Amino acid sequence: MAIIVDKVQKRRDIALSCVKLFVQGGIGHLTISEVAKKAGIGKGTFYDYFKNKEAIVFEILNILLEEHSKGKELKISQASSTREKVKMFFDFYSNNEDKELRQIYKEYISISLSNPNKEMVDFQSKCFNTYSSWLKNIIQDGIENKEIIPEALNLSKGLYYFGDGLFFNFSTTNVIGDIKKEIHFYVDSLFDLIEVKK
Amino acid sequence: MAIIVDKVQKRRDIALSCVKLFVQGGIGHLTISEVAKKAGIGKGTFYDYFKNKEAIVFEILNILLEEHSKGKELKISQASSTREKVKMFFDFYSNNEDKELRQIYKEYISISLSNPNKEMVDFQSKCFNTYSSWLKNIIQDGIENKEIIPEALNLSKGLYYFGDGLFFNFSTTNVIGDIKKEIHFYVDSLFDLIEVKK
Amino acid sequence: MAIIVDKVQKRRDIALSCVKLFVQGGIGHLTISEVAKKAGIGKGTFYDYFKNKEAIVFEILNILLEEHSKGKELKISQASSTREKVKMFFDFYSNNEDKELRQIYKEYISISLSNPNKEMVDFQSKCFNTYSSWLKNIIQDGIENKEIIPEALNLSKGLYYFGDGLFFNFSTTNVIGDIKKEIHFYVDSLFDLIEVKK
Amino acid sequence: MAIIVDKVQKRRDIALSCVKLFVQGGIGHLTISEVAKKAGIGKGTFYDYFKNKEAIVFEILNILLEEHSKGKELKISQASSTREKVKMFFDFYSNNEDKELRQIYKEYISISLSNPNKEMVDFQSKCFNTYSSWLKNIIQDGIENKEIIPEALNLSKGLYYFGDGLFFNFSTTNVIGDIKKEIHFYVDSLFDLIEVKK
DNA sequence: GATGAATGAGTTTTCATTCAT
DNA sequence: CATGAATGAAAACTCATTCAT
Repeated sequence: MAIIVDKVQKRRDIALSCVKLFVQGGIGHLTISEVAKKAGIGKGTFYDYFKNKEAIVFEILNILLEEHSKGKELKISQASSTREKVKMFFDFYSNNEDKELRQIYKEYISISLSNPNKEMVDFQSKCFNTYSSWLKNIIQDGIENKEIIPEALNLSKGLYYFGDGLFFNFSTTNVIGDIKKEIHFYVDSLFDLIEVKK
Repeated sequence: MAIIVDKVQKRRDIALSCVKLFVQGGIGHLTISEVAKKAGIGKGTFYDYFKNKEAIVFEILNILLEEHSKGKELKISQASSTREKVKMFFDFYSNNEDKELRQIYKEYISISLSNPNKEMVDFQSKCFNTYSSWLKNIIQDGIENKEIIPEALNLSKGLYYFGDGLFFNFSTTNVIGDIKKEIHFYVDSLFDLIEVKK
Repeated sequence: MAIIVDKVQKRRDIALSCVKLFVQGGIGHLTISEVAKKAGIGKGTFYDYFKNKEAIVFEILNILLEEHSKGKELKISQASSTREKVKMFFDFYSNNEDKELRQIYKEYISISLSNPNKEMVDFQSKCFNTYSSWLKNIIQDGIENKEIIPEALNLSKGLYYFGDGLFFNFSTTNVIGDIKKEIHFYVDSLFDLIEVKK
Repeated sequence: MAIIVDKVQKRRDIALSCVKLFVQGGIGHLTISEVAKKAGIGKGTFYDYFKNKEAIVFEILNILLEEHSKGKELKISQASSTREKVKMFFDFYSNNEDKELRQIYKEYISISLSNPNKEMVDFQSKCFNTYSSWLKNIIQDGIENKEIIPEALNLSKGLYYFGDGLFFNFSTTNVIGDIKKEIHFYVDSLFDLIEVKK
C-alpha cells in the first residue's frame, strides 16, 4: 500500500516553512520555484497542495491569524479594566510577536484591494465581523460593569475602524512614530470622555 | 519652427484620457499598449512622459486629488457647524463624484502596500500630514468657537484614522451598508460627547 | 494464496471503463489521473497494464473494432444482393451503434497521422488489408454469382478508399448532410454501371 | 517616424521560413522558440504575427495550397481528355512538388481531427466545396463534350472521396505501393465504364 | 499486487522597455 | 518630436512517470 499523507497537516507544514520567505521578500517577486525549494518539495507538489501563489498566502494568513486570536483572547480576558482591554485589543498593531502576521496581512490586503475574489471578500467580511464584534463585546461588558457610559456602545464600530486606519497609515508612511503610544493616547483620550466618573 | 509642446499639459492630457481605463479594468492587467492606444499616442511617446506604468497612476491620482481638494475646501468652509464640517471632511469616502478617485486610490494603495518606493512613501506622508492637519484645524476652530470641548483636540488624529479604516473595510468587504450613514452615526455619537452643552 | 488476476481481462476492463471518457473529452486533454480514477484503480496500476496513454486508446480501438467486425460479418452475410452487401459494408460510417467506435477511431487517426509508431503502422496496414480484402471478396462473389460484371473487381480498392475519404470529410467538416444517403447514392450509381443487365 | 512593416508580407515570410522545420520535425515536438529562431525573430515577435502554434501551420497550409491551386488549374486545363484531367486532378496526392504540402496537410488534419475549431472547420468545408466542385466541373465538361456518359455525374462526389481516402491510407500505412499507379488504375477502370464508346 | 505522493523538465505566453528611423 | 516593431527574460503551471511502501 502506498503512503497515506495527512494532506491538511502537510499543507500547513509547507505554508509555515515559507512564512519567512514571504515576510522578507514580499509576495510579488516570489516565484513558485523559490517557494517549493524553501519548503523542500518539488514544484509539482506545491500545486498538489495549493491552487496558486495566492492560496498559500491565504493559508499562512489563516494559520497565523488563528494562533494570534487564541493568544489575544487570553490576554484580553486577563486585562483589569475595559480601558486596558481595548488597548490590548489594538495591541496587534504594535506588538513584536505579530510583526510577521502584520507583514503577511499587508501583502494580503494589497492583493485583496486589486484582485479580490469571492474567497477573499468572504474572509474579509468574516474578519470584520469577528473582530468588530469582539470589540463591541468588550465595550458592552464595560457598560454593564458601570465602567463606561452607555453611549460608548455607539462608538465601538468607529473605534474598530480607527485601528485599521492606523495600521494602514503606518504601513504606507514612514512617519515613524510610536504606534503603541498613538493607540494608547487615542484610547486614553476617548476613555476620559466615556468612563463613568466616580 | 518646431512645435513647442507643453510637456506638463500633455502629461496631464495623457493621464486624464486614461482615467476610465484604470478605473474600469484595474491596473494589474492593463498594458502600456492599451494605455498608449487609449491616449492616442505611441508606446514610445508614453515613455517620453512617464517613467513606467506606476508613474501614470501616480499622475492620475495627483490630478484627481488636487481637484478634489479644491472643491472640498470650499464645501467645508461653507458648512455651518464643526459637526457638519467634520462630516463634510469624510464625505470623500461616500460621495458619488469621488467614486473614480476612490477607485484609483484603492489601486494605488494596493501598489503602495506591496511595492512602495520613496516617492510613494513621501506622497503618503504628505497626504497624511495635509489631511490630518486639515481635520485638526477644523477641530481646533471648533474649540476656539466654543463649539466643542478642548479635550476633543486629542481625538483628531484618531478620528482621521477612523476615515481610512472605514474606507479600507468597505473596499475589501462586501458587507454593503450605507457608508454615509456609518460616518454620520459615528461623528454624531462622538460629537454628542464633545460638543459644549449650552 | 495470492489472488491471480487475469491480466488480459483486467486490461480489457480498464480500457472499457474509460471508453466514455475518451469519447466525450477527446484524448488530448485527458490525464492518466482521470483515466485511473474512472477505472477505479491507482495511477501506478495503470502503468502495470499499459505502457502509456496511447496504449489504452489502442486497446479500446482494438476491442471495439473486434466486436464491430463480428457483427458486421454476420450482417453482410445476411444481405441479399451484392449491392446491399456493399452498402452494409459501409454502414460502419453512418450507423448509430458505431458512433463511439468512430469517435475513438478519429482520435486514433489523429495520433497516427502525427506521431505514428511501428505498432500503429502495422495496425493500419492490417486494417487496410483485412477490410479491403473483405470488400474485394464481396465484389468477387458478386462477379461469380453473375450479379456484377468482371471489370468491377478493379474498382474494389478504389471503392474502399471512397469510404475512408467520406469518413474523413464528414469528420472534419460541418457540412452536415446525411452520410448514409451519400453512401447509398454513390453505391447505387456505381452499381447501376456494374450490375449485369438482365 | 517609425518603420511601417507590411504585416501581411512579414507574416508570410515568417511562415515560409519555417516550412522545412514543420515538414521535417512534425508539429507536435516543435517549440515556439525553435520556430522563432529559424525565422530569425524573437519569440515575442512571433506572437505579434501569430496567435499560437496552430496559426502558423494554418498560414503555411494556406500559402502552399494557394500556390498549388494556381499551378493545378493550369495543368488541368491543358490536359487533352477528361480522363487525363481527372488523373491530373488527383496528381496532388502523388507528385513530388507537393510533398511538402502533403506533409503539412497531414499534420494539419491531425490537429483538425482532435482539436478542431471553427476556423478549421470552415477551412475544411471551403476546401471540400472548392475541390469537389472542381472535379464535378471536369466531369460535367466531359459529359457536355460527349466524352463520358451523363450518369458519371453522380459519381463525381464519390470520386472525390476516393482521393482523400487514398491519401489517408497511404499516410498511415507503410504498404508502400505506387500511389500514382493506384490512382491511374482506378481512374482508368472507372473511365472504361463511363466513357462514351465510339 | 496495488497505490498515490512526489517530481521537475519542458512549454507557452506576456509585456515593459528600447531604439532605429 | 514621435513612433511602433522588436525583443527576451521571466513565470506559471501541467502531467507522464516513478517507486517506496
